[in-house]
Amino acid sequence: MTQDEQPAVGRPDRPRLTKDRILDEAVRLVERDGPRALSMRKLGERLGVTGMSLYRHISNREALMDALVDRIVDAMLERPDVRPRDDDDWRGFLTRLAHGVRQIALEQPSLFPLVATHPPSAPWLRPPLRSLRWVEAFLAGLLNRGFGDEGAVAAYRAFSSFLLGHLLLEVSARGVTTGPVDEPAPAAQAPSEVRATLDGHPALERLQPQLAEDHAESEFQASLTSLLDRLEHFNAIPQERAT
Amino acid sequence: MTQDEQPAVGRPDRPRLTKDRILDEAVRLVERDGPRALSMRKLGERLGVTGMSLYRHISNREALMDALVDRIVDAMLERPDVRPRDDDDWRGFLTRLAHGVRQIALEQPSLFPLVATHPPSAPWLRPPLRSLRWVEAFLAGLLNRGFGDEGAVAAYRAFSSFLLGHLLLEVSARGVTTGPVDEPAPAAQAPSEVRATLDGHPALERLQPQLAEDHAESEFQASLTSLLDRLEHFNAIPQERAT
DNA sequence: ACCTGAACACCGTTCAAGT
DNA sequence: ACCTGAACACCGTTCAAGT
Repeated sequence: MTQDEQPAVGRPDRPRLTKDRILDEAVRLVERDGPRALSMRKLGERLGVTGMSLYRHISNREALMDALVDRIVDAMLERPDVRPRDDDDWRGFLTRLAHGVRQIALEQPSLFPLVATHPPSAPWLRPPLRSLRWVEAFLAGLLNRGFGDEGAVAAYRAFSSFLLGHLLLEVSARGVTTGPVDEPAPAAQAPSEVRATLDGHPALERLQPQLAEDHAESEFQASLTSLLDRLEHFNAIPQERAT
Repeated sequence: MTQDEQPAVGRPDRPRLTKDRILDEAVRLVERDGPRALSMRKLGERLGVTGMSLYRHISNREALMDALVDRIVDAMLERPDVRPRDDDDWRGFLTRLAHGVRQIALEQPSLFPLVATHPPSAPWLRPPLRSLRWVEAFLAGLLNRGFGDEGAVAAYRAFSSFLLGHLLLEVSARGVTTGPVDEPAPAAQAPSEVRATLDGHPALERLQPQLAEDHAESEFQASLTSLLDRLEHFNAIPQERAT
C-alpha cells in the first residue's frame, strides 16, 4: 500500500513528497533535536526540498502540528506494552496501560510533552489518550470488564489526569524541554546557585536532599493503586456479581 | 519603595524602563493576547520603546520567560484564597490550597499553562508550586501540622502531580491555548466533523454526550479527598497521638 | 547611562513563475 | 502536477552610533 515508491514521471532521485513522508520526518526531527527545531524550512530541507513545497501537502504549520501529534498518539496504540490481554481484569487492564504509557513517555522524552500539551481538537479528548481510537479502546476495555457507562467515562477522566500529572512532571524532570514548541532545556541550574538562595527557607534547606531524590516509579505505582481503589466504587454499581 | 517614579534627568514623559515595569507589562500582554503574542519587539512597543532596549535590562527572551513565570508564581502567594488559617488542620490547609490554586488557574487561563509547562530551574521544583518560597510555605505548613519530614516531601510531590493533572486539563478544556508559547486556540472543531469520524467507534458514539459533560469541580474535589486519605498514612507515622 | 537604527540570521506564508 | 524564488511581514539578538 504505502510500499513501492515509483518515481512519478522520470525523477528517480528522490521518492516524491507525501504527507506521510513529511510527518515521518517531522517525528524524527523532533525526536532528535526537540520541538523547537521543527520549522517548515528546516523540515523541507531534510526532505531534500524547500520549505515552501510543504504547503502543497499541508495547509500550514498548525495543521502540521495537529497531524504530527495525532500520528504520535496513534502510534502508541500499536505498541505491545499497552495492548490488553484477554485474561486481564479491569485492574490488570488499567495497570498495563498505565505502565505502558509511562514506558513510552520515558522513551520519547521530546515527543511526550507535545502529546501532553498540544491543544486537543475537542475538549473531551484528554491528553495523553487523546484520539478517538484511544478513547474507544479505553472505554471498550472497561465496558468489557464489567464497568457501566458512567463508570467508564469517569475512569477515562480520572485516568487522564493521573497520567498527565505524573508523566509530564517525570519526563520533564528527566531533562529535555517541556514547552511544546518553544522553551529551551532546563539548563541544570548550578547547585551553588540554589544553595545561595536557600537561606531564608529553613524547611527547604533541611529537606532539600530528600526533595532531590527520585522515587518516580514507586510514586507512580502508589498513586495508580490509589486511583484503582477509587475506581472500584464506580465499578461496584453495575456489576451485580461477576461470573 | 517601588512607588514614586522620579524622571531620571529631565524626561518627564515616560517613567523610565525597569525590569519590574517590563515584567508587569509582559504579564498584562500575555493575559490579554495569550503567550504567543509575547515578543521582545511587541513588548517594547507597549512600553513606548523599541524591542532592542529591553536587552539593557534582561539578557534575552529566555531570561524574560523565567522571570515572568517566577513573578506569576510568587504573586499567587499573596492571594488570600491560598493563605492558610491558623486553625486549619493539615487537611484544611491542603484543601484550601488546592481550591485556591484552582481558582487562580481558572481566573488566569493564559497564565496558568505557562506556570504549568515552563521548565523549572531545578528538577525538584514541581509546577505549579514551583518557587522556593512556595515549597517552603508548603513544607512548613505540613510540618507545623504534624507531618514528618518524609511525609511532607512525599505530600509535596503527590500534591503537585494532582494539581498539574487536573488543572492543566481543566484550564485548557475551558478554551484558550495550552502551549506555553506557541500553539493557537483549539478552534472548537465543528461538531459535525467529529460526528463524521465517530463511525467505527460504537462505545464512543454512545457515550459521547456523557464525555462532553463538565464535572470538573466535583471530580477535582473527589480526587483531592482521595489524595488526602492517602496522605493520612504518611502522616500516621510521626504523629503518635495528637492532643 | 540609556536608548535607537541598521544589520544579520532566522521564521511562516503567498504567489507568480518555472519544469 | 509539483516544486522554486522572490517577496512580505514578522522574529531574536548584536553593536556601533546617537543623546
